[in-house]
Amino acid sequence: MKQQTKKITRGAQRTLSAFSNAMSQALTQQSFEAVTVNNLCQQANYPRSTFYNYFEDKYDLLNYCFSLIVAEIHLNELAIGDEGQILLTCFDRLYDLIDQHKAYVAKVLVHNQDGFLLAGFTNYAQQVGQKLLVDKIAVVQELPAELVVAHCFATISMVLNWVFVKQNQLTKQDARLYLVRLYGKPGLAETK
Amino acid sequence: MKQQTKKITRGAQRTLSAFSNAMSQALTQQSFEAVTVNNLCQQANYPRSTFYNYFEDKYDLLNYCFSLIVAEIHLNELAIGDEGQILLTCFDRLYDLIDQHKAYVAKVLVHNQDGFLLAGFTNYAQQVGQKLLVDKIAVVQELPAELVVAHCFATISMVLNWVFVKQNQLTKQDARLYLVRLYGKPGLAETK
DNA sequence: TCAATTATTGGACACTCGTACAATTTTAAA
DNA sequence: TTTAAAATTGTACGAGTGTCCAATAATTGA
Repeated sequence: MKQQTKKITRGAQRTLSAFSNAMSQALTQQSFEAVTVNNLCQQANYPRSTFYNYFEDKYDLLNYCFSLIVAEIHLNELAIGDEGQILLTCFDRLYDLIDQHKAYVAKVLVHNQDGFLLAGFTNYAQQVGQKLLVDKIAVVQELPAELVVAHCFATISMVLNWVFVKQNQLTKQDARLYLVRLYGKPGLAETK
Repeated sequence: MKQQTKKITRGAQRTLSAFSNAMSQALTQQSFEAVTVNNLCQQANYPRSTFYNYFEDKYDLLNYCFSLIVAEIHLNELAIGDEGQILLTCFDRLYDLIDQHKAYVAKVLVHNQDGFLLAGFTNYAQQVGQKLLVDKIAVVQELPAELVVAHCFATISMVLNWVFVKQNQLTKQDARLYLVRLYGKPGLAETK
């Protein structure tokens, strides 16, 4: 997004929403790769100039979309805690979020099976998590907090990918079990 | 690569090498994003048509470059073993490989700091590893082998990123220690 | 309210992309 | 060596990209 600094007027908000909706809609009909800026402008009913007024390119818009979604899971309200708590809490919230929008996600995955979108999304979530958690997290072993958070999100991403993209039928309980086993730290209990 | 099936004649080999060299060279001068097919053709002294004869696009060429590099570490010669052995062996080989080409890597990283290249590379390595290891790996806990291998490579990638991209000064021994701690499985010894 | 500042829009530009196809060169077989 | 088949190359095309700038519209403060 080009205008982090400026205040967002009502008109600007309308424009941002129009484009993010256009992207969301476009992704149910074609792969992200196939989406063009022209597409989005047509869908959103704004000229190209306006698009480039707000966004660098379609990746930038995608990131904005991600930010809207990530905002929904309130990572900033995470309690201070140890690795395990944070791992499981983040996982739960992301899992529930995707699960809630199951129908939409299914439509998107028809044209986007390669995991690029989920990778991008969890990468975004990781960056947000990074900032919020690095100072909070209580690391069990002597490791840089940054590395631990990154690994935490990578592992979550892996399990979410296994469940939602590769579509292995798993209950949430089982998914959690996989997560904890993969993560492997002996200190973490395997049940809630 | 478009011509997996056909035999590679000497002429074709010359062309492939010319383009992969062109890519390698281009990456020391600009970001991958900035590299254009025209660039590569100019550098390699071949017409665009020839480029598209051999490759889908620049990503395809990049993958070919990766395949050349990955071939150097002989993943296919990996002994059958448990998770820990495979984790450490793969890590060692990738670490050594990058370390050997330290000077080149440094040049590339000047214009490619975002980790995209390393991510792509380890992703490629993972895919190769996936195929070779899924049937070999002895999984400690009840988890799909596919998931374990993916997690294994993701963790390796994370530490390599920490050392080589984020440029934290670490001895190989320490890097290995980080790897094992991150990976966290209690069964793995922390020393060689 | 009206002017001044700021934002949005339309159009043009130079560029890249990937494809298609005909002309040419290379390769391999007879 | 000659010829038929296959691969390579030149050229042109439609479509997309991102930038720039001037004209137009919208906000805001005086």
